[in-house]
Amino acid sequence: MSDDTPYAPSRIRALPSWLLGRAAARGHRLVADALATEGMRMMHHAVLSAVDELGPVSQAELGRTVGIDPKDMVTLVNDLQKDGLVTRTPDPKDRRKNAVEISTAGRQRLRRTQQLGDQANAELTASLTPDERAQLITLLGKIAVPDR
Amino acid sequence: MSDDTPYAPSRIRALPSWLLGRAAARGHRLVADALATEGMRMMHHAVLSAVDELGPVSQAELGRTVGIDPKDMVTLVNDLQKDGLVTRTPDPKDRRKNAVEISTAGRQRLRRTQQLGDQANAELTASLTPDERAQLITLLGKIAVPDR
DNA sequence: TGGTTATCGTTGGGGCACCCAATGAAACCG
DNA sequence: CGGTTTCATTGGGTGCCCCAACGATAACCA
Repeated sequence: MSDDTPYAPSRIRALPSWLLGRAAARGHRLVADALATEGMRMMHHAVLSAVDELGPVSQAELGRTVGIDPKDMVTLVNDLQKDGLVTRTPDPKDRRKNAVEISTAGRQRLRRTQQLGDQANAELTASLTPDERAQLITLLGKIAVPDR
Repeated sequence: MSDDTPYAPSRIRALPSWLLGRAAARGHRLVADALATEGMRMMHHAVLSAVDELGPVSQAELGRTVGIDPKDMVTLVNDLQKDGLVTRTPDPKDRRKNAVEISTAGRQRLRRTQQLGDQANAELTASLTPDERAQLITLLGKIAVPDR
């Protein structure tokens, strides 16, 4: 069911960059569709998850950790705050910063979105054995790091 | 070298979908920058390469093969035609179709962009052994095929 | 044969991830 | 203290991906 396709008369398809783009697009589609049932997008979930793990944290640090532009972080936190999933309070220690913290509702939402994300990723890697999945994660980890 | 990084206190980073997005973004950046020196983008190169391999071909079939929306294909072929890299002639057999064919200039351009693409992919996978690179390509091939 | 159905190129519109520059306020540091 | 840096925010921009519609043409089929 996977080897009879008139697949591709194209040199392009052997390039990691091309395959990565395709695989990423499919992964994004799966995860986005899953998270949409909770009214969230990938970035929302990523930020919410980071806030949960980091505790009260500034937007700038969030951006650095998750790899999101400060500009987009503003919008993201706005959305999360509007839905009551995180709180944004001025940091008394440093009045430039916002202390972003997850709320109870945020924790509940996070539990569901994590499950949805895991399911979507399971579907994404459904054609892989557990070993292969682990290999893929390791390999991707090596090339995904732009560094800094 | 991989376990001391203040890496990420984030569950997200272990998800294939997230890693794929990150790796794809880096790959896209590398390839796009390389192709930009020839005034082309990834899609241009992909289409040009497909035209070269498929011979005279309709835009619809090109779109199906490379996985590009017909709408975007119009723009892409417009660009390539404007630069004299492909010819677009009405198909006498089927007057709905355009027969897209690569030109001599297109072949020359393609040779350069292929080299640039290969270099960028080499840089992308620089931290991988040849074996690992082959593994990655195999694994990606398994999950990249979404649908059609 | 004639009517329906499907395909092709094209136009129009939209969403999302990613990225850069600039600004005022505040903190840091020598 | 004065210069530099950081922070949140605003503004703008690009590239890839997807959907809907339409006139022209071809294929299908009853």
